[in-house]
Amino acid sequence: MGTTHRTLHNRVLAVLGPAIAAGEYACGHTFTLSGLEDGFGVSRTVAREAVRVLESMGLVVSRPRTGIRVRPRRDWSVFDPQLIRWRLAGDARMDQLRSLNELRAAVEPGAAALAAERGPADERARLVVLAEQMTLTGRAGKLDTFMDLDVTFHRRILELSGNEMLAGLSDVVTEVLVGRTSYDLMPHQPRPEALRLHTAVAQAIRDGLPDVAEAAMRAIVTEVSDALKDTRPPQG
Amino acid sequence: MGTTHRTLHNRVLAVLGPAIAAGEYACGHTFTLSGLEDGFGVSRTVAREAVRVLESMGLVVSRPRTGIRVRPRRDWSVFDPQLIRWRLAGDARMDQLRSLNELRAAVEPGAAALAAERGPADERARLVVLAEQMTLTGRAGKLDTFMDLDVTFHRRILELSGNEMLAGLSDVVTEVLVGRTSYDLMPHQPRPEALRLHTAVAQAIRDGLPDVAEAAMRAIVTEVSDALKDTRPPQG
DNA sequence: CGGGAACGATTGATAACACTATTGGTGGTG
DNA sequence: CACCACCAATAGTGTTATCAATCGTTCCCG
Repeated sequence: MGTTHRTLHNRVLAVLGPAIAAGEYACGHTFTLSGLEDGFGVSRTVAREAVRVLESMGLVVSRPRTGIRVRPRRDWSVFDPQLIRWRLAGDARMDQLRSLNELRAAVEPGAAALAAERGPADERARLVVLAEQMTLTGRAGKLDTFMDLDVTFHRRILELSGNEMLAGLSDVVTEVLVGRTSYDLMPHQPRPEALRLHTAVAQAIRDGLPDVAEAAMRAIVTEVSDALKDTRPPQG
Repeated sequence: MGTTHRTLHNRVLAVLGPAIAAGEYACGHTFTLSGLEDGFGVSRTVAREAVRVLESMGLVVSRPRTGIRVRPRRDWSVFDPQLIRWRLAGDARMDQLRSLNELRAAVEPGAAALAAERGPADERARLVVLAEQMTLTGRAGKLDTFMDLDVTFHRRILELSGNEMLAGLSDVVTEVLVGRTSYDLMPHQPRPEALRLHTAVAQAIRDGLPDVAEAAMRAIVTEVSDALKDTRPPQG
């Protein structure tokens, strides 16, 4: 658990947040502060602080006389890291992973292009080294170290993009890659084609070729999407 | 102002948030609750609720004996809508707009592909109508209605992608398009090439051609990036 | 039957206080 | 002189009590 349960209101959030995120309380359901006080055995102040956080995430809205009302999903701040964690922890884990993976697939080609355009030269060169290490550990079938390398590879590209928002997605990508491995959605040995493509991306970025980097990265993410599609239930 | 200043802690946030977001308080700067109480003339409870929200956005961390410390920018939840609004309202407006535009450029081609794959047929068809209207109003030089149409066009594609996270970016796209127009970064008459490309995207999505839609959308966003690049100061 | 005034439930805000974690100093000791 | 244990000051954390503001509901009057 990365989340610090140091404070009481965080412990309330750790229960209430996942419950709402999982849809246990339908849109429109209302809580009352006194209900939360009694339910969690905390004081009004603590209950309110928890509500304030939920409110800032767009999960609920608090109004006098009405109470604390669960908002429709489309109003949620789906990029909030805490909300993402809550959903990854719940039953909707696979759905959240698929959403994140699609987002990642959409974003990474563009990020690779930007990295090739404006990343610092030395950092760009180090990507090639990383890709080589990936090839070695991949061929050796060391899946756990391979995953670590894979994570840093993709993280670093997002960071090299020089765009704070793309860089802000690096946790998302990490979550997807780790989740994918821990759910056995990875082949026991990375496909040679995938290894080759990672090297191609790294070299294109190093050589400052945005279009090539973008195309190669797109090849990577579409391959992954196809792999995930197989695990998808027939009726989505 | 969209933000409801209905509550007192929101009014505190409306001052404190933008100030921190603008970098007026460097990373590492610490506040104290009593300082906030005095500075804003509010009770401790209100100050604490404001801090809780800032904390959930990753802007600050609150610890006993240390106070409320401003965190480094890389820890901020840069996708938080409130934070985005604060930065758009401040001096860094142009930087934020550029970040958002790059994000948008990275995301929209992929979103267009997904929309072509799985959007409902009737909705997909309506995109073509929208594109036609854009062409008409664009040629007529009605810039304000054109912007509205442009906004709904791009919003709807993100929503048609069937991915909640991509759909969650529609406000971002709106912000970018509106900001672009209000800052006179648009030509007085939309370029014919841009109009043609919008129609191409719409038709490809309607016809269920992901790759074509993606390529056409990529052409749109790169054109915009080039246009913005010209307005960029020489030394970034 | 419609509009508006009164009611009451519920959040919003303040104050005062006890508790606790953290830190930094201080003094003793090897 | 360096290091460790202890202590005290400091700020956040949590509780309780009380009043104010808000707003959906209800009920009465025209």
